[in-house]
Formats: sequence, C-alpha cells, structure tokens
Amino acid sequence: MGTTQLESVPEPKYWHLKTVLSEALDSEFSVGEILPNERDLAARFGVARATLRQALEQLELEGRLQRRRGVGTTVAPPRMGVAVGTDQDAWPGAPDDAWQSVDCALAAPPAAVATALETGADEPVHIVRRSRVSHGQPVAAELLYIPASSVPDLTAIDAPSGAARARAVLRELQRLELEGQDRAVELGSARADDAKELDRLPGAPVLVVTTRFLAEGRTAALSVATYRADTCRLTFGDTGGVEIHHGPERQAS
Amino acid sequence: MGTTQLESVPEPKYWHLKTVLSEALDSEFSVGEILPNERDLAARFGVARATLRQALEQLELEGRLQRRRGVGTTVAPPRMGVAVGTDQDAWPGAPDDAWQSVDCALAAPPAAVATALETGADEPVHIVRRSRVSHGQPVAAELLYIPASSVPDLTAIDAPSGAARARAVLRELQRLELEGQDRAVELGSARADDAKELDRLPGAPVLVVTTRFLAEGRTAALSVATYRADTCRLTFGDTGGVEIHHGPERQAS
DNA sequence: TAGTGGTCTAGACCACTGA
DNA sequence: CAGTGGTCTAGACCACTAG
Repeated sequence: MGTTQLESVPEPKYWHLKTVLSEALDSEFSVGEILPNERDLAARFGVARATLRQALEQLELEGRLQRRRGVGTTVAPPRMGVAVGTDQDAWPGAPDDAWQSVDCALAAPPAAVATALETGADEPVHIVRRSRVSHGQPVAAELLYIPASSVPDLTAIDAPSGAARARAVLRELQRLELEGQDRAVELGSARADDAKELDRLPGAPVLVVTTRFLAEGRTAALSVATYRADTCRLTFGDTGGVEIHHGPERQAS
Repeated sequence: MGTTQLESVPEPKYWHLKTVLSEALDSEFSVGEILPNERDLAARFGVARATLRQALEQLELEGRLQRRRGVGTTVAPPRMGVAVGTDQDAWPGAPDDAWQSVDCALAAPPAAVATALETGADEPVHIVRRSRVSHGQPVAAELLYIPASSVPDLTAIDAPSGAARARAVLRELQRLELEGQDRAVELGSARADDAKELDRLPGAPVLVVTTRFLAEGRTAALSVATYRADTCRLTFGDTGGVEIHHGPERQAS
C-alpha cells in the first residue's frame, strides 16, 4: 500500500511563526503600535530568539514591521507609492522633479559605470549626489554620473562645488535634447553611505533603479538610485500605481 | 583635545567577510564554480558558521551566489535582464508575449484583490496562472485576475479548464480596447506555491510586479507577477536596460 | 550513504536609544 | 542608566542531492 505520507513536509518553525504573527498583525495591532520585545516574544512562542528573529526579519522584508535598535519593533504603515516612471521625457533636475541635489564632485567613475557610459575609464565625470524625501521620510539616495562631455559649456566659475555646483551641472544638462531613456530595477543591499542617508543599517535591502539617459546618440547621463525596499513601492506609468494591502490594518490612535 | 575616535565603528564581522568574499569572487572564481562548503569556509575565516552564513545570504541576495541544499554554493552568473515594460499597450496573452498559460479557475478573489479591482468581494473572477521562462530557467510566476464582467462573451464550452481555458479567457480579453495600464514594483517573499514554481525555497526574495489594465473606464484585469529577485533585473523602456556589473567575472571553462 | 545547505538552540556580549 | 535590537558562538539535528 502507498504510505500516504500525509503532510510529510514539516513546516519550519520560523515560517509558521511568521504566519501567526502576520495574522496577529492584521487583527490585533494598529499601525505604529509597539510589539513586545524579542526575548519576551520568543519565550511566549517557546522558541529561541534566533528563530523568532528569522520570522521578524521576513516580516520586515515584506514591509509589515519596522525595527529600530534601542527602540523596539513597531507595526509599519502600508508601503508608500513612489513615482519613478513619470516625466518620461525629462532630464534629472527638471522643474518639479522629486529630487534634491546634495553635492557634486568631478572624478573618475567606477569601472562598471565607465563601461555603461561607454566612456574611457579615465575620462572624469561629474558625480552628483541627490536625495529624495517622501512624506517627511528619506526614501532614496542617488548617484548621477554625467560625463564632462555632456555638459561642455559648464564653466568652473559657475559654482565651485556643493549643491550649487550640482544644480549648475543639471542646468547645463537640460540644454541637450533627451532622446530617450531606459530603466532597470533590481534588488540590492545598501552600501554604508547610502544606508546612513536612508536611516537604515548597512546591508538593508534596497531597490536599485538604474536609468540611462540618451542624447546625441549616446548615453549622456547615468543614474543609480537606491530606494528603501521596506517602505517603498515603486510606481510606473501615469496614474500612480496599484495598491494591494494585506488585510484590515487599523490606524493607531 | 578632541579624542579623534579614529574608526570608532567596529565593522561587523559578517560585513567584512562579505567584502572579502566579494573581492575573492571577482578575482579568483569563475561563474558556475563551486565554493568550499560552509563549514570549511567558516573555519578558514575563523568565524562561526552562522556568521559565515550571514555573509553568504547577503551575497545571494545581491545575486552573486547561488546556494542549493544538498549540492553546494556556486558563483552566480550576472543577473539576466527581463523586459517588463514592453508592449506598453498590449493585453496579457497578446502574440509574442513572454508568458505561458498554466491553468485557469473561476473563484472569488482575495479581499485585497477585490478592492483593487473595484469589484464586489463576492463577484467571481477568472484566475489565470501563468509562468515565464527565460534562458531555460523559470523567472516568474503570475496570477492574473480577470472579472467575469470583462469577458462577458466567454462561453463555458470554450474549454472546461486548464491551459486551454486560460487561453480562451485571454483571447476574449483582447476584444476590449486597452486604455492604459499602471504598474508597481515592490519587494516581497515567495509564497510556498510560487517558490515551488520558481525552484526556490519559500520566503525567497522576489520582486512583485503589480499591473492594472484599464478598459472601459475601469480596471479590466489585474496581474500580480513575482520575479526571482536573485536572478532577475527588471528592465523597462524600449531598448533593454542598463547593466552595471560588479567586476571582472570570468566564465567557467 | 556521505556531504551539502537549512533550521534550531541557549547562551553571550555589543551598540544604540531614551528617560 | 535600563532596555532594545544587532552580532556572534559552538554546538545539534534535519532535508535534500548525488554517487
């Protein structure tokens, strides 16, 4: 006889825990509410703290929880929609773009970037740092690589450095006619500097959006933007994007 | 005197480990090559296995490594670009679309989906399962929700169920005029069924692409596609997307 | 059956936050 | 300062794969 092996796959504890916690989050907690600490939770569920943490990590990855060292674990609000695909035919730095220039430097790009720019590894590029804030919270950090040849009329006198310099570079960029752009999204982990700017720990999961701006038949600028994966839902297209939420989440009073 | 506190931040071991391994991957390993097993690696670096694993997990998240239980850890090839934004004005199931229908069911949608469809929670919808293969490897699993009202002329005789039924539903859908679509991308973790189809463990990181198809002034269909985050780079736009790779990766002989 | 990665434990100490 | 999450250890056993 065929031994039916009913449920021969023992579900891992952390997976089951995650399910239980997820349901509790929907039914018994409000956004912003603080969960019991990890040691208490682990004891309550009769598992080691490491196991409990494995479940919490997954829930944080899914944007359901927010954990902060020294503070505690709180129920996260639904992810915010962040528009990425709008201004389909606008340069970075165009009016009403969501980014804020931080500073600017002229340096040789990383080898990988030089390749994508199809420029010599030694040719210096302007590296503009920008940051993006949404709902009062930093959501993304960007590095914009602009070959010097893309902004030939830029004068050194325009501004020596800093945010003013960055704006000058972007202003010069507007003079080119944008012929198109293409974009890629992939998963990454935050470098130390990005993590700091995003108010996360190094290694935090981020969505890396790479955009290539085409003008005069070549790549005139390259943007590498890292978005917080835990709090952001990237939206493309005109109207703002779909929202699929998890269940009945109430708002904290 | 101001105690300068040079390097007062002790870099976590796993972070340093990750950096070392990442450089070794660039310089000393070829794509497809098998790394030493975790116990040996941990011993070699003088850390506990759990710490070593923390580093490996990050590298896998970044698409640098691929680990398979019972087999070992191998150097992953660069992520493959997967076009998502093409056929900007085409219905799912249009000719030459990258998806393959698997089956189809008529059922009440999850509450969250019903909300997004702006349809009653009780109104049944066609749920089409599709899968997407690229370079001989499964890269995405999709659930397509199509309200029965979007395909009014569908006859029960067309096909009872299965892939043929799915194709019949999609064929009916083509009759509507597509007025637009909007799309969102966010990080998620694979449900058990998706994980199986993607040949990954449950909980594996995925990029969830939610697309809403608009016709007749309402949402005529909703697609929720989950892409393997470790192997895929989602590309939007016309030309195929930018590739930023990590360093000199050689090909295994 | 041997060897791999996946899960789990019960501790310890550290870095950070806020009162 | 007490309490939080973050890191780390040294084990153990399990599930899976392939020879």
